[in-house]
Amino acid sequence: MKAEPVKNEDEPKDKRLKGGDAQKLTMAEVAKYVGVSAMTVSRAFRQDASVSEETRKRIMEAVDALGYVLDLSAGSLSSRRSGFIAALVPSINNSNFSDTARGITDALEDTGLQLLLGYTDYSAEKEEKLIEAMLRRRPEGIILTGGSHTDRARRMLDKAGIPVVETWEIPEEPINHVVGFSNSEAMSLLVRALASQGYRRFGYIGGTTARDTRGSQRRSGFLRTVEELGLGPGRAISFGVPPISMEQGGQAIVSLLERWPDTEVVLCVSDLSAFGAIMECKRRGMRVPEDIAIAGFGDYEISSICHPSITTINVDCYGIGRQAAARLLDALQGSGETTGDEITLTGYRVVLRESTDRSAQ
Amino acid sequence: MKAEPVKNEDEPKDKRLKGGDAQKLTMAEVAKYVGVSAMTVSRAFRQDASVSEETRKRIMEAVDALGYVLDLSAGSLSSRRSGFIAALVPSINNSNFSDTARGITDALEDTGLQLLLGYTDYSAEKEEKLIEAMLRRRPEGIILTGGSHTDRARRMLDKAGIPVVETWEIPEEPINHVVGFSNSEAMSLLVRALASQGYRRFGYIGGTTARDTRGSQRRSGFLRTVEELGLGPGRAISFGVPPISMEQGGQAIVSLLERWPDTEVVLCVSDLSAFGAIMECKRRGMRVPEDIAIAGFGDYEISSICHPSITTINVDCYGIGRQAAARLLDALQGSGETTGDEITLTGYRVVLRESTDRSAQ
DNA sequence: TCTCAAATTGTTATCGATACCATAATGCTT
DNA sequence: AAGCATTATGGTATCGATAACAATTTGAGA
Repeated sequence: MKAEPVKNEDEPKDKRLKGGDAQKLTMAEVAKYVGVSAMTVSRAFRQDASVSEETRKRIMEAVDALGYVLDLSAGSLSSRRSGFIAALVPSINNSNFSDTARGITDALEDTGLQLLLGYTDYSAEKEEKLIEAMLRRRPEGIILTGGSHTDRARRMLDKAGIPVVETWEIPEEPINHVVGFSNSEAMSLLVRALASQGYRRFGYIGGTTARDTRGSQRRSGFLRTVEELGLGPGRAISFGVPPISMEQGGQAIVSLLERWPDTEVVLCVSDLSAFGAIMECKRRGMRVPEDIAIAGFGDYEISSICHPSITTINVDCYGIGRQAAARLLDALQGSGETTGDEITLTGYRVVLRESTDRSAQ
Repeated sequence: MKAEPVKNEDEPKDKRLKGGDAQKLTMAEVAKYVGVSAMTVSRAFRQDASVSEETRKRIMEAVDALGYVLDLSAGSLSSRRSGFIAALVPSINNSNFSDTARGITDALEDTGLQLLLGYTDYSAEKEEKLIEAMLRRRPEGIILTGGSHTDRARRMLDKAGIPVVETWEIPEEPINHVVGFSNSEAMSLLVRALASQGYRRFGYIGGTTARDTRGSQRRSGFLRTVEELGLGPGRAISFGVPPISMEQGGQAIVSLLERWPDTEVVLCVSDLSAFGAIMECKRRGMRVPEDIAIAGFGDYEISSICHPSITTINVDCYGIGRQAAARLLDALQGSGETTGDEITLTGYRVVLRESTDRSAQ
């Protein structure tokens, strides 16, 4: 029987090219250095634990002197708490969603929870893969965008037994918690607001694919409302795959106006395409809103700055993130008291700006 | 065999408050179910391991049937490989940086490595905290933005003994790897390009704080080059704390033109402030570039779409991310062969557009 | 002074997967 | 047929922290 099957001390060969002394420092070594047990060191790292102030101080000094950094992967294994929250957004380049991500991060500050962020690129398949990758890290909760998931994704989430928050829309079959709003209703509100200003011939830019459910909902909200108001069939144009870029917004409005030249106002699936559309119009010498009025969705920073400023729907992106995280924290700390499956509706409002200013016409 | 595509589990569901049966399923149970050892199941999950195809298939079927999800926190503890790469960016709302984040994520795909993303809000203190939080997860490598770090941050990174990549600039004292470019030189190039078009009276918008080192470098590149070209002292305006928003760009140009009304061309620290400046000018009835030429930095999507389109410096944001990740992967797999501490220079180029079109004047 | 509860610290057994080594089975060579 | 490399699989000891429980000290009240 071999007494020494393990290499006790890894010889500092050229294992690490980098400078630092890369010996692994453990809690036990810190403990020995201070003259306490590892358990006491562990306790010193958590604020609730009972360690005398004097001992904690000595431990922390040692931690500092030795340069010890807590190892959470070990900790989470034994405590069975990963300290992770997972969040999936369609895109991190879209500032609406990165605002939501920021809201989540901010809400998580000082909770000891860390955000694992992934982007699905508007694909349910990619979402499924990401969900699995995330679950392998055993997150304590997960925040999703939208309510459209593959069956396997649903099964995995169900099995995981962790709180789930779906955001940014109201799913038909919520998994668990929801923090969102009706994209269809929001777009409807915008149509009504513009109709009440006297606009009659409405156009729409934005596709209807399974990839972007929120976009589809906005579109259907548009079509339904135009119909309801008796303003004939809405004139809707699809262009490219979601998310529609600024450039595609420009191309789309050209098509739309070629097909229906007498259109008075065009609503876009997002401010980005609205911006592209407006700029294309200006480039072609058309005046906005005098010749054509254009509105967007999402109230991106660009829309208030742009000249003309862009009429839009303001959505509380950051708040969605904060509230989603808050729901999760609640579910985690609330010891199961809170009834799950509640829907938190977030607000939105029409922001009328120059791009649809009727008085200019 | 059940034929029902049920959406809930077939077991009584009032077991826990949440849907799924949340009993923890371990590899050992999967192994028992299949009739092999846990070790074999573990091997079946890695592609390189030697497991007969037949066994692997049986295992994977069992995994599927039982709904087992690998637990990486346990795995990384014993394998001493976390599977994490950490990356810190100043802001996730800035699309330049989110492009970089996307580049990193894409480069990491299929490597089995996962990205831990954090944003520092342009603060070295926040960066220090984040570095510690990240190191607690024992990332195998870390990507930072910029070269300005606190001493403690440097010490922690050194001690961690993992490859570090600093991006987006060329630090004076690189920690390890660098993937970036000289912001000062890039801005200088833009100044020269515009000077060669005949512009003489140059203005600049963008502060010089320690918070945004890239911004400071651009500013000093501007001032230095204007000086070198014998174009008198540059007229530079600071406004607000970094990152300068679109709105602040608008306010800044007003100040600048009040102070130096004869300015011919204004360079901005980023396209965002340039856009804000242009829109403010248009709002005030000034023509761009006829009355005032304006240029930005970063080649955001907005700049090619905007009317007038915005002259800028194109930086390969996405490529910076990809290359940074590639350097890390290289350092990790390269078995220490590669010499560390190399600097990878990324490209940039002047993109002349309408906003500085001299022929329009 | 003694008792009991609270505060503080220590000991031991995990958490769940994987490294490492051993072993069994298979195939190919001479 | 023996020899040996190769492939497939199992057994055991960790990885590093923490939960759970035990032990010790301290202080207040009887």
